[in-house]
Amino acid sequence: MSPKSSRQFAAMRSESRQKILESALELFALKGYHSSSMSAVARHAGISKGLIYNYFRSKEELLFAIFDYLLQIFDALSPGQPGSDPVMQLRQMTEKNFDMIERGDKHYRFITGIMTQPALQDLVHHYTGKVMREKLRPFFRLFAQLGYPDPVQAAYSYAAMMDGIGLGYIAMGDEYPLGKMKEYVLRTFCKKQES
Amino acid sequence: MSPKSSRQFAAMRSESRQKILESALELFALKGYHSSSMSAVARHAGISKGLIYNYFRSKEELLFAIFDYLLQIFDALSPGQPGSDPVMQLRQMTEKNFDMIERGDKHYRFITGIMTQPALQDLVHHYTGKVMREKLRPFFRLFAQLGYPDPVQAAYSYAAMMDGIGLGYIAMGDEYPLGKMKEYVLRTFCKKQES
Amino acid sequence: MSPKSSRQFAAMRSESRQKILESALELFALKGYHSSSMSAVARHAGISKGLIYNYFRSKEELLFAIFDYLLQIFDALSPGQPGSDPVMQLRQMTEKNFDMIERGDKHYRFITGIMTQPALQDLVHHYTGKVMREKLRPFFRLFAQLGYPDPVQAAYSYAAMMDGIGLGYIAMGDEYPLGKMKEYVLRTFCKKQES
Amino acid sequence: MSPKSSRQFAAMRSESRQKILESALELFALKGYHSSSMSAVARHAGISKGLIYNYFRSKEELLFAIFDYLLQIFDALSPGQPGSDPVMQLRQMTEKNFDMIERGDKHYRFITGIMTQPALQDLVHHYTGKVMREKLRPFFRLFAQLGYPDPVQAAYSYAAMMDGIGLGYIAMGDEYPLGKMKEYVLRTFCKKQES
DNA sequence: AATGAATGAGCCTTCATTCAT
DNA sequence: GATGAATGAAGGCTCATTCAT
Repeated sequence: MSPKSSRQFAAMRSESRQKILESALELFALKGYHSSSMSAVARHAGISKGLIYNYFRSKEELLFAIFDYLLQIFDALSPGQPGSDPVMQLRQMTEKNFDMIERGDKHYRFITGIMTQPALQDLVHHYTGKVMREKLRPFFRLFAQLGYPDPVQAAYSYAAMMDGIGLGYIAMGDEYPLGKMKEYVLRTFCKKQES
Repeated sequence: MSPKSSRQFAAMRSESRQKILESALELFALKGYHSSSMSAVARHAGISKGLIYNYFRSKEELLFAIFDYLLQIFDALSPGQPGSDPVMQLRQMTEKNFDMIERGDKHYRFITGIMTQPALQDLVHHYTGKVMREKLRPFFRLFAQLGYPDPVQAAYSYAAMMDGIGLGYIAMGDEYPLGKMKEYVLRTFCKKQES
Repeated sequence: MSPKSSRQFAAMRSESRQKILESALELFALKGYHSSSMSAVARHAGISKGLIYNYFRSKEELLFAIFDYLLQIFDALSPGQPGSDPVMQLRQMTEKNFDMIERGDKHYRFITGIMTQPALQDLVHHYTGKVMREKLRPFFRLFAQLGYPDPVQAAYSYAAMMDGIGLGYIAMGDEYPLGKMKEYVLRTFCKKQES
Repeated sequence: MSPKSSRQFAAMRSESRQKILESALELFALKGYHSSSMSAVARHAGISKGLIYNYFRSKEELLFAIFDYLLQIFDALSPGQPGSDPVMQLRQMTEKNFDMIERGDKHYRFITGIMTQPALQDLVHHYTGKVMREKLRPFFRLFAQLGYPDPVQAAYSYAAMMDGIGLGYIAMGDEYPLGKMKEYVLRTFCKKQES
């Protein structure tokens, strides 16, 4: 009677949509938005070109959907064990961040690649702002716990430092003193504040 | 100032070439490389499409030439009065840098926009490295003069902080606490180091 | 009424088939054949895309089926009361026709829209001929009853005039003197012929 | 000095534009607007696809330009010898019109094919109105000269009749009594009106 | 040196059609 | 009968590049 259970359809849809999102995220991160054709996205996802348009109205909307997806991912990324020592948490998150920079993590590259494109800036401004705030949020609490007199300022400084290091690494490659910078960040930011 | 000038300036004697370079730099900074067609570059420069190809073999080579041009500009940009107080110099350069960030300076936007494009990274890696080193160079000396134990490290940190702030401002717009960040940078980096 | 009915109605027993035909007729009339996608037809009919292909092998065959359907409709449209005054009948049919023109009747628009499409003309020529003859038929009798010496000629002239008026109204919109044309037609064609 | 005289360029432009207009008019008339791809237009004109966009911003604008072109053509088509006998003029124009109908004249087919397309009607309404008025204009004078009490009404009726005959011929093909209709029109409209 | 008409590959997108369930 | 996910050919349009002058 029922031609194909609606649950089946929902599952198919969900799976395909997910596959497209992840493939596109990866490809955009790897080649950039403008250099990744919809055909290439389809090929990379192992599906047909037309199917993408079953889920996303346009390349732009696909881009937005990826941002939404990223925000979910970041949300789910718990900032270390909330209960544990804040110094430890901060150090762990810093280590992880440096690891992402060094590995050329796709989420990281995706955002940097999109956000700095003048042609896209206005379109994604809404999302990049959200992403930045999302990334910043856990650090407000952490720097407060560490006794920083102005934890918001500290969080912004920490984030700027991390982003700048990422940019430097992109610009200079292995010539960039990533190891020394990590030590510097750990030494400068990841400690209790006194007085 | 530098020995390479004569050779390079020779390559650019032509007024048209110069005009194309500047127009393209401006347009690429404003709209991005991929969103600026060669026609648009020609229009913006007030010359014909074909003329560009008299001076540059391709869009890519035009891009490279702009980087060469930028390096000369940066070269010519003397870092304040070399003789004066290093603290003063550093403060002045910091102020100028923040000003560029806030104004969306075209040289700044150009480099950020190109360098973070995955599809272009490999192509321009050679140049971005040079640019970074060029930007870094005066700070080695300055931080040494300020008595920093590891002036190279300090220069990298300072540069990373500045770049990160620029990125943050791009991402969040006027929501970003640019003023507080400037104070922070001035307070943290632009002072004599003791003991 | 007509002997072919039983066979043709049998082919259309299914409620879905009927719904598709009517929806497609309406949509084709409203948006045109080429601008109405099969998806749009399905949506407009409230059924699934695939179901259309259960009843019609292709978009073209759907078009043909609509013509068949139209012919049935026209067949069922009795030309006024056959017994009554022929002048009255002709006047009534003329009024009705002008009403259809003014309202942009869907049957009318459908046929005009399809028939004048060069790409479709060869395909539907068979049907448009039938439709024309069908529309013409009652007028042969009427003009004969009115005493026209050449009722066939009169019917063709009347039909041409009506079709031309319809076209004029399409081309010029409300600027077209529809009212005056109606009076003209009533005055010129809808009267007894003497001598 | 001058790279290519601007007059040369103007000539090239004019020639190409003209070639495209005529080819597109012919193709649209032959295959219909929606069934003629821009590639096909280019092929038919013997030029490259991209060149069309050097002269027309879009397929739609090409369509509009064709209408403008048609209006020029119609304007240049003088309605017989203005000085001669009005009956003669009307007969000549009628003969010519029937000839166009029978030959499937491209100007005629183009307009009919476009004007009755629901998807295009709104777009070209402005032009079809103009075309109709342009076609109508000479007949106002002629029917006045023939002594018709309401020459405007007569012109509209004549035009409607001619258009309806054209439509009938399209619908029924050679089965349509074109010859008899011509005689009818000549007999009915192309004569002096008395009393 | 300079022009801009001309080319054609490639992009985003649409849509008739198929098919597993 | 019925569904809608999936396909891929084809369409409109852009743009880096070439070339005759």
